[in-house]
Amino acid sequence: MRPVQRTSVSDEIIAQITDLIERNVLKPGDRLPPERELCKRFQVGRSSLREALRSLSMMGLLDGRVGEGTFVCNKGQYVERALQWGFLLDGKKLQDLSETRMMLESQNAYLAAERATPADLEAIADTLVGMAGGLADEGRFLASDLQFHLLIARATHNSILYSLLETTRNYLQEWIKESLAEPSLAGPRAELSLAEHHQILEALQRRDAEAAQQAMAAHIRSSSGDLQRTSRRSGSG
Amino acid sequence: MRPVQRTSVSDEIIAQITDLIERNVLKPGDRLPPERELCKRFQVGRSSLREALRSLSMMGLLDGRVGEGTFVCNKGQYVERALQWGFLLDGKKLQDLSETRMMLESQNAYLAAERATPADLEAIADTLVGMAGGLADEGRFLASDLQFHLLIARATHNSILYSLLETTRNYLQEWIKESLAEPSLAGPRAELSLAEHHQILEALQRRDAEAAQQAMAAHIRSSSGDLQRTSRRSGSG
DNA sequence: AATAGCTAATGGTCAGACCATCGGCAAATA
DNA sequence: TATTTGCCGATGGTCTGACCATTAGCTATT
Repeated sequence: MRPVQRTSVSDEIIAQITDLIERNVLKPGDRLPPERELCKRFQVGRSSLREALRSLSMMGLLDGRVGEGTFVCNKGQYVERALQWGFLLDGKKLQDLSETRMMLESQNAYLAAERATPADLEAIADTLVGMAGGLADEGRFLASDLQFHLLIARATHNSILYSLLETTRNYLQEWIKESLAEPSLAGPRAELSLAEHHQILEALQRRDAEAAQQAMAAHIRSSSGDLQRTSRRSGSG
Repeated sequence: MRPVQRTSVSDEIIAQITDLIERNVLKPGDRLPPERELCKRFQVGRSSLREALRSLSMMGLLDGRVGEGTFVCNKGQYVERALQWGFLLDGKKLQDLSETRMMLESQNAYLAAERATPADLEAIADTLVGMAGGLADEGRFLASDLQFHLLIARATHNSILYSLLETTRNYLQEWIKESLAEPSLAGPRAELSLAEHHQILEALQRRDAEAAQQAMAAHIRSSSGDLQRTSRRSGSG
């Protein structure tokens, strides 16, 4: 004998909707039928339906707007919301996350060196221009920095690795921003990052996977060093 | 002028409860007041309250049990959950998954060699006994195999890496089972796996991170080779 | 043609009810 | 006395119907 399967109504709905999104039957931007309509289709009460929708919204899959409807969102925004509540990340988590990121970034660099198309490389190179132009503009600089890493991840043409890096990066973004906002660090850190990005790009262009991996690892190490120092002061959890 | 701040009731409740948990006012294992009681305290309807509680449950913060109450969960796994969701939404290409798994497994082996405690190593060694005893028992063999990999991941003492590997493994488990169910392959594959596990364990015990990483990589490569061959016939999504 | 006002649709919230399950207690049983 | 059985209250899970605030789109007014 084994425990019987007890599945809640909301979970079932969550599973179904998630599945629809996963199979791309529901695409980002699509509008769901009205709640009352969904109730009839799922044959459930509105409470259960709303608990499911609310959970999915919380995870950033859906977005409900009064008077308009409920829409499928581009994933990835839920992290910001989580951080917005002052959610998580004690020191240990931050360290684990940095470690995970290091692994993802360096491995992605390795794979990108082997697989990047000319278009990929061109796009990556473009971010360096934006970065250089944004040395005095924190927002622009950060955006270009993020783009650089994400484009490399995309150049692996492995959607899972890309997605993982994207999420990891989103979590760390707040701390990275904080670190760069530090006046004493901002200038040197930014210029160093730019130089390191150049080295990485060069390795990618040479198709030297090992070198790209090493350069990326060095880059993350040096930047996460600042990160750790910053986070230590700001008092975690 | 800027958009006015419009905060929903549920979000407010989520923020408050999250805050209580973060400040350790609510400790893991604690029981929350009954829903009807919370309604009176928060001055909200039960729907709104439940939408909040459901979302928190979905994030792994709370756990509701009928007839007993709602409890604060032991582990705050916000980040892990989020990463898993990112995972879920991508087209799960077998090749991408294998690649991701390869990276995670080998990196985990590397870190485990550096960090595993004697207890960790002992637990890992135990799985080899189970595996040897399960050569003729597919279920037991698979369980021990899985345990081996998960224990190594746990030995990294990095909860995020552990969680990622666990998720990856879950996705691949079906294919692995299929592969082992292949009569012509089952015997040789199982014995080879056992031997490779021994090599990995040996490297871990020697604290030889590089060797552990290499041995793990070789192990995954050889086993995923069979996997690819199997999946090619059965048609991968 | 532009604006103001109205209406229906929709998500957000509330209140009350019923159900299934669980824990604990008391009565019945051996 | 020790064990089982049956009951009862508490609790989370679900359903229903209602009302509110906001939005989009239409209509009538200017």
